Amino acid sequence: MRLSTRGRYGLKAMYQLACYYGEGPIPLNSIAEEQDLSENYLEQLVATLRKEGLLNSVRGAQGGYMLAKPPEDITVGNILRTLEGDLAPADCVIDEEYECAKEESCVTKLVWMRIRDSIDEVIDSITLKDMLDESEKIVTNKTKN
Amino acid sequence: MRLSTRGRYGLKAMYQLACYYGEGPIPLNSIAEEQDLSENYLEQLVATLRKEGLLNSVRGAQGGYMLAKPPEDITVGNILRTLEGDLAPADCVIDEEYECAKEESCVTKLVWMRIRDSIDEVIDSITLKDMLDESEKIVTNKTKN
DNA sequence: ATTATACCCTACTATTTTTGTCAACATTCA
DNA sequence: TGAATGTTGACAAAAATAGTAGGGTATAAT
Repeated sequence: MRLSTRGRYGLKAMYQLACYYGEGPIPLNSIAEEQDLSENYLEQLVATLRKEGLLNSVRGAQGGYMLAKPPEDITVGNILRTLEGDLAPADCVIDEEYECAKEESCVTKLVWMRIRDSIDEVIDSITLKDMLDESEKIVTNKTKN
Repeated sequence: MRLSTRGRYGLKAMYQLACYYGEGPIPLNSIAEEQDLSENYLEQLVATLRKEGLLNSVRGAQGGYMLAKPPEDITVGNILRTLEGDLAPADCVIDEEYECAKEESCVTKLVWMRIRDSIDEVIDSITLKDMLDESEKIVTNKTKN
C-alpha cells in the first residue's frame, strides 16, 4: 500500500517551493536538482498541481513556479489527492456508485472506511507551513548539539 | 494507494472462516464460493496465512482450513501485514536500513510516519471478533425494519 | 530581432506489480 | 484403492508505474 512516486515526489517539490515562498518564481531545474528528481517527470506532476490551482507559473527567462497560496493554506491532503486521487485502501469506499458483489453483508467495507478516515484526518491536518516549522525545529536541535 | 487484492481477498476469507470458528475445518472451495473469489488464487493467500500461524490446515477428505486462534485474538493488522507487508505510504518509514538521499533534512518522512502510525492504530484495534459483532448488528437492524 | 531560458504537451516505452492460471504431487478418509 | 482435499512451484496475461523523448510555445534580457 505505497504511494506512487507521483505523490512522494510531488510533496517533496511542493515543500521545496514552500521554502522559497515569497521569493518569486523558482525554476523547475533547481527544484529537481535540490530534491534529486527527474526534471522531465517533475514537469508532469507540476502541470497537474498547476491545473488544480496549487501552483502559479511564470514563463520565460527568470521564470518558474511558485505556490499559489501561502504555505499555511495548502495541506498535504490537497497535494496528495491532486496527484494520486483519493487515498483509500479499496475502491468501494471512494466511488459512491461502486457496488460490491455482496453489498448487504460486506463487513470488510467498514474496515476500509475506518482506514480511509484515519488517513484523511492526518493528511488534511498537515499544511506546508507545518512542514516548514518541523524543518526549523530539526535544524534548531542540530545547532544546539 | 490501494491495498492489493491479496489483502482485500485475504481479509474476506479470514472473516468467513471466523464465521465458522469452532466448527472444524472448512474446505477452500466453500470459502471461495461464498466470498466470490478464485479458488486457485485464494490458495496462495491461505498458504501465506498458514505459514504465519494464523490458520491451521487439515489435509485429506473432509479437510480444510480453520483459524489457528479465536477471532478475538486475530487482528486486521495481523492479516493485512502477513499478506501485504507493512502498510505504509513510503519505503523509508518501513525499512530501518533504508536511506533517503537527503536524510538529514527529509521533512516528508515525518508525514509518512504519521500516516503509517494512524493506519497502524486502526488495523491493530480491530479484531475478527469485532467484525463478527458488526455483522450481527447489521443483521439485527435489518430484521427490525 | 535574436537568443537563451523555461513552461507545455503528447506520445511512447521499459519495468514492475498485480492477478491470477495450470499442473504435478502429497495426504487423508471412506 | 480412489476421491477429495491440501501443497508447491512455474508460468503468464494485463495493468499500472515510472519515467523518456522531443517538439512546440511563450517570455525576458540583450
